[in-house]
Amino acid sequence: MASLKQVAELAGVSLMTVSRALNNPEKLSAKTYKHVKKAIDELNYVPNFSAKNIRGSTGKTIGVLSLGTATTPFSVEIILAIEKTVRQHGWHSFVINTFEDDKQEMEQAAERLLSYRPAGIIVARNGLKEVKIPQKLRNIPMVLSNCVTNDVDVASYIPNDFQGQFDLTELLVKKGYKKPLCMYIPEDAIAAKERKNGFEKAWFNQLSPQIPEQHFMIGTPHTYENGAKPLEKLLENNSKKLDFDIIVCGNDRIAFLTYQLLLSRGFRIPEDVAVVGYDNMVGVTHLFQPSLTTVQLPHYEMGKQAALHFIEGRNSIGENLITCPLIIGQSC
Amino acid sequence: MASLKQVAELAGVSLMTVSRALNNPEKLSAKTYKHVKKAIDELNYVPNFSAKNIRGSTGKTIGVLSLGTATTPFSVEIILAIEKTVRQHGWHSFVINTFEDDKQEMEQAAERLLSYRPAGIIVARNGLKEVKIPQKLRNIPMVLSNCVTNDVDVASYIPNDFQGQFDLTELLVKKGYKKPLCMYIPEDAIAAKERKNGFEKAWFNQLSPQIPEQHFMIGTPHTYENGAKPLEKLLENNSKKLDFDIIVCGNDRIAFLTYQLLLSRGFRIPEDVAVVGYDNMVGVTHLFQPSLTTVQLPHYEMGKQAALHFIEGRNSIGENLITCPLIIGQSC
DNA sequence: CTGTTAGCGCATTCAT
DNA sequence: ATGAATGCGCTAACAG
Repeated sequence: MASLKQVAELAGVSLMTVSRALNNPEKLSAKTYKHVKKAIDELNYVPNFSAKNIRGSTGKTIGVLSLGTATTPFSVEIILAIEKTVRQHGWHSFVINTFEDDKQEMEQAAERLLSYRPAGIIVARNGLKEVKIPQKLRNIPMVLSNCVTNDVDVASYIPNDFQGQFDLTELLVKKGYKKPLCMYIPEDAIAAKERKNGFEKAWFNQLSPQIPEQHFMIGTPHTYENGAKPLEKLLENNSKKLDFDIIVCGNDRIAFLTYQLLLSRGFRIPEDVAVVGYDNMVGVTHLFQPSLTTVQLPHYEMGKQAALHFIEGRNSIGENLITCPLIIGQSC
Repeated sequence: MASLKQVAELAGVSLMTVSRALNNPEKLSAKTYKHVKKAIDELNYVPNFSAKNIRGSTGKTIGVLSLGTATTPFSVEIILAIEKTVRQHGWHSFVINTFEDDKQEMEQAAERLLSYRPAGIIVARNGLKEVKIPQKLRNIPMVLSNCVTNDVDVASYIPNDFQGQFDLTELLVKKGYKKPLCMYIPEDAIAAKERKNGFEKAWFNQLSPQIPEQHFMIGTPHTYENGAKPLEKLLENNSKKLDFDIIVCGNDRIAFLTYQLLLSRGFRIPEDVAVVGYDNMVGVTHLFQPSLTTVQLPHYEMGKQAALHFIEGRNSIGENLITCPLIIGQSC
């Protein structure tokens, strides 16, 4: 690979002239620029990032600590958004993937992160959760994307789960549904509480008397393989007539299970019972038949805003709630 | 961030002693090592990657050009495997995500890749396909993961789709299925041909006479939203009795559409008709009810082998077929 | 407008 | 066993 020096030699000029041709072309006379440019193209010269970066770390590199991306790959969009955003502003980014439960891995990840001397670090997570920040990272400028922490005072960009569920529920009320069955995600999830509040706030506003007792239920944790179990039990008791007209699923995976369960028992969606989800999983949710009404987790926006936090030099601290847009389908 | 120099000053030794403490501790006396180590810990010193990399590029850094990851995020595993593998061997990697259809982006991606002066480049893709290699990258050592190319002579690590579909089909024959309905992925996909061959080879081996004419069909491209249309048409004509006992889906997304279609028409899986898929999409496939029998795309292994290609200094060229393991569920 | 000097953080080489 | 000198590719600061 060619270096500045080689380009300079080929062009018969000094190092600095080539450097300027690359970074401040306006400081060169038109003809020397043209001359140097020719040499650059001829040698296929590309600046050496490491060499640039070594000098006083210009502060245009962002390190990304990506946690648990493997288990739910729907959050790649966060990473993609970061990369695209920094690129647009002439910054750089690099990603370290790891898993939070492995403490040793976390330590190593922190070291690798620091070895790039980033101006700041974005900690991103596949699903909203509280994260522990490695000790070594606590002195570096940091911002959180799709996670929160108690270890340091930082800004975080997280989904507005309350608003998302609220908007969805308002739609349901407007459409005239009266008897909801809610299968929330596990209680310990941060999003669970917000969404539950969002639902109840929107629902009680209009329909406080009509809430059936069983409207509130909890799905099972982690893999969600048993996410529709509550529904299954209800169907066992009364397999013909449903005691609810709308099933509010804690996420699209629960909705996925719910669809199969309902369809296999001969219920039509939405004629016999409507279904809504949450997440809008890229690559999957658009395959629901009928198309699923759901709420989109703003992965892209969370990544973008986290990146802009550094690029624009924002100094804020605390939670920034990102709107979750409604995705309207045929399932309600 | 502390530098070698600062550590040296704190420890009252020269730069080199600190450098050796990090890279060749055995060359130091036990007591100076201990002394220096203390200073290193005290300052939370982490070596500067750029500074290391600047010197003659030791050749332990791999650049990854990841194509189209956003559209089907199931391939994160490739990236993860690469990162994990290089790390285990003391190498480094960095990833540039881009989209092949944007030619300008590809050029820029190539430049950014080169700016890190990698010892080699892995080109990875979300789905198996032929890729164009940017001109600037054609002189760098390269290996392909889940893609192939005609532009350069390189090694590629791709799924053995023939073997995968062959093994699956053998299982079906063994189980006694007689009348298959195949809904392949679009013909222009490389995998389509291999899988079709795999199916036919395994099926004709045993059951050549009994192949019904309609066993061969093609799904629709890209989003797969219409992937089960052929089945839908068949059901319109004859909605009561099925003329097939096993539906072979080109991938798990088609299988999901098929599930919904069958269940909504009152057919039971696998009692009335069995279903099998292909891909084993991480985070999704395990939610099928009943659990889906499918074939796993070896994303992790493709990434790992591509990384090892450089790490072990393999010199081979051409296609390396990675086994696709059978995932046996309750759907057949 | 262009060139020279110096130094970023580190490891290779050679000395002690 | 430890240190000093040198240079990797590049740019900020100064000189001309």
